[in-house]
Amino acid sequence: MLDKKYNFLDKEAKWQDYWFDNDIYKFENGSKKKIFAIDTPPPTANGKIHMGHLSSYIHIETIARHHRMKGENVYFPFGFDDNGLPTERYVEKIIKKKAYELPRATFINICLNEIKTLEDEFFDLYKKAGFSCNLKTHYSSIGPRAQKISQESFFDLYNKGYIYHQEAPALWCTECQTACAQSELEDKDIESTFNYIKFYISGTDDYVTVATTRPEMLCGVVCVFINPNDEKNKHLLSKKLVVPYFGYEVEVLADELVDPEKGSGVVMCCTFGDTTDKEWQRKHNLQIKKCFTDDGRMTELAKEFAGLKTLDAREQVIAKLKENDLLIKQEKIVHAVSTHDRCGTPVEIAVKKQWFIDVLSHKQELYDAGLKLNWHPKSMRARYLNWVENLAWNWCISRQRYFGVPFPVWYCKNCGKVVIADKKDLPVDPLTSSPNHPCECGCNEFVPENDVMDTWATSSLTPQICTDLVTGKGLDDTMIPMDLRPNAHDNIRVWDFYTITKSLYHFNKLPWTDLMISGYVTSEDGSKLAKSKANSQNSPQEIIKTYSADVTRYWASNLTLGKDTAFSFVEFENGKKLVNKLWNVSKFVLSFLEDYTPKKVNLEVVDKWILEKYKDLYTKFIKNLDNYEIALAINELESFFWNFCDNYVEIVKRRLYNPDIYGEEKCNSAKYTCYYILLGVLKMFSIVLPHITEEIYMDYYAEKENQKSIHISNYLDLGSDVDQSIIAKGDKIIDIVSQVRQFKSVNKVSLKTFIKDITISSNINSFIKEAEVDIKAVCSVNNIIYEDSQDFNVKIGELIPEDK
RNA sequence: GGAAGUUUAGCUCAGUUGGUAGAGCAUCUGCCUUACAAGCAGGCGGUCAUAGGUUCGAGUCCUAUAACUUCCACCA
Repeated sequence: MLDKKYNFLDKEAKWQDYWFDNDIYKFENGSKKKIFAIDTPPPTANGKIHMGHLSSYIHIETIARHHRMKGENVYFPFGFDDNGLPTERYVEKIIKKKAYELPRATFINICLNEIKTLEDEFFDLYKKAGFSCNLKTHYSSIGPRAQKISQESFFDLYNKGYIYHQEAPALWCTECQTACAQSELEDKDIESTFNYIKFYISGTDDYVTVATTRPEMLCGVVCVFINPNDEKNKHLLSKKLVVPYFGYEVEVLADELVDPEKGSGVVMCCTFGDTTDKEWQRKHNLQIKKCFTDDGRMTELAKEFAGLKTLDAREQVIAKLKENDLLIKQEKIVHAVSTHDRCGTPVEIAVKKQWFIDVLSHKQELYDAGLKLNWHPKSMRARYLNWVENLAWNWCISRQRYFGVPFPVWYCKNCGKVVIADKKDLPVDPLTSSPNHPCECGCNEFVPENDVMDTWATSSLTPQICTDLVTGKGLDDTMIPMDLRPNAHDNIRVWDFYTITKSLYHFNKLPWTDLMISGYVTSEDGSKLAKSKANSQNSPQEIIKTYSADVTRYWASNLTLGKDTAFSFVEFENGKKLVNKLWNVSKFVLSFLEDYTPKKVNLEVVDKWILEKYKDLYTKFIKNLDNYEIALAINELESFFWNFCDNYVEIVKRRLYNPDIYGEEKCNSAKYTCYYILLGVLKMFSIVLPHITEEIYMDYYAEKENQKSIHISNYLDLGSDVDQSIIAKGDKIIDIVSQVRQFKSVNKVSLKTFIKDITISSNINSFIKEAEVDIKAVCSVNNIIYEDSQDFNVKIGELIPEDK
């Protein structure tokens, strides 16, 4: 017997423990069932999770449950992306110290401790949200298994020639003091000043005007560019220009990239002020001048300004220019500047030896891979293709940081040759171990590689890391392609792109067949939810505690795939009503089925009608979910369910209450139908509302159906041969009932007020007559008169006053 | 500058292959109906952003325009 009221706080915790303790969602390794493998996004261990993350996970989770209910062997692994810069920054904020201020090992230990705390919190939240991933065997991207696979990946790609080690310009963050990748850039509008500066033509009193936002870089000018077709500046080509204040001379060169209309049409080029400078340096083989140190201070080149932070140097250089009458004018502008997404600092370009994965020479393959994948929604494919088309940098995978996977690399002290660890020895830490053989040159002394890998170098291997959790084979492709990669749209150019790259390079395979891309949840005013802004009121923990996991999941299931949606509590209210209704109708229906065992009987037409509608719904429901259309599937299920409650149950409850009046057979027909419709509906709802459906199922159905959880019981398939004519004719009966209700409502009387008679004109009178008992009962009509007619019409007779 | 998305009731959004505009919320009117007042029945409410085009017929297909959002490029 179900309780009078459903207490979600007790019940949800109870079932979460039950599922966990009984391994309900276990992946059946070795089973013959069709596998559905999900490349679950590992949350980053760098702060609080917010409703946006949660909604995205709920989508994944719902799809996982759907496939499990279809009888598939669902591989829904779980892990944390806890290595790398995000974690380091998080920890630096907590300990209020920079990583380099501590001994390397000490800092790493603090990181390990902090992620443990964070991960326990995540773990708890996932359990409370009713997630059906395998919480018992999760991976960690800093753990030894992931380290081994990352190093195996490095080893394989190095041997295949995809990875190279080179002194080359790389994007550099002076705040984090590490190289970073193109995908880590974020545009930010920054206020700046355009300075128009005099460059004197050598040996004359004439000057040309050069506009720059970065006058501090005057110390590192290598040449000046004009457009080859720029008539007004063409005469400069043979001349030399004097760099203002610093006084040295530079050549004037021509390049198509110069916009003659912008500023004065004359551009100063430094290595490296921005990406165009980098392009020019390579193309014209320009001298490399280093203006900045790694922490963003001026070098000796800047003479008296050496040691100053760039912004301070800028101010002082401008002052000197003014003093020497070299500054013509200044203009305030706002321009977009590339910043590091982890810290917001404008990135510089620095030349250092870095490890790169070559992506630029494989653009076409990477582009084609995007075409072969199934993107849900389809429009998200364009983002990927757009990104690949615009790639400008090879993927720099080395980071001058600490908390990451080390490169399995040493350098020979004598000849400088790169020595890679043996595959069988992986994972290794070059800082604490040495190669087990001397260098080819005979030298036995080595310098370890200090850098660690970019966090994406590991997380791009999640399909392989997940596969390894099952096979234990390390870098292995037995489960690849997986079926589904789910993530939000911000990760397309990062995680998706890198994962595709690695899978192609390692195995020449796509990592998965489908992608499901969720949108963002924005604040109620439309602004982006940020981890930093998460407050206790809208934290997932609080919301789940207030509204229940089921209702929170219901809210998320209503979000359209790929689309950003403003957070709103409205859907929470609807979810509460749905859960309440589910409870009440189950309580009611099951109260008639206590000692019932379903037996085939001659069905009444209204019962046939709802059963056909169920079959119709079922087909659509499966199809929508197979296409990741969760909201559509649930909406249709809901409207079926409310129809079931408000029309079907309302009609048959007279038969259920009064077998003595209507006969055992008619009563059994209703029981049979109620038994299966409720069972089928519970199973469909179970993918979104796993707790309440489990509570009802376990209370009544589990024993009869011989199952230990609704979640592994498979959907109820009553057949796909839908008889549309019964549905259409049955809908007419509902129409009659509805018209009678309207009549009573307009006349402001209670629905149980009796009516003397109604006259039905239709061409399906024989069908309607079969439901006469039900219609009379639900409408409180004493008599029904039939007239044959092609037009459907209902005429309602006199009301019988209640006091009679 | 390139690309994508959005624009439908007061609000939040559905609308699959073209065939009489849908839901929830809000609002209004009623109803204690042997599960549910956290309920039920019903009413009001829309030139489907704008302008053209294809079609017997367009919210849906085509073209242009506008507004908003996002991604990318630019960053001298």
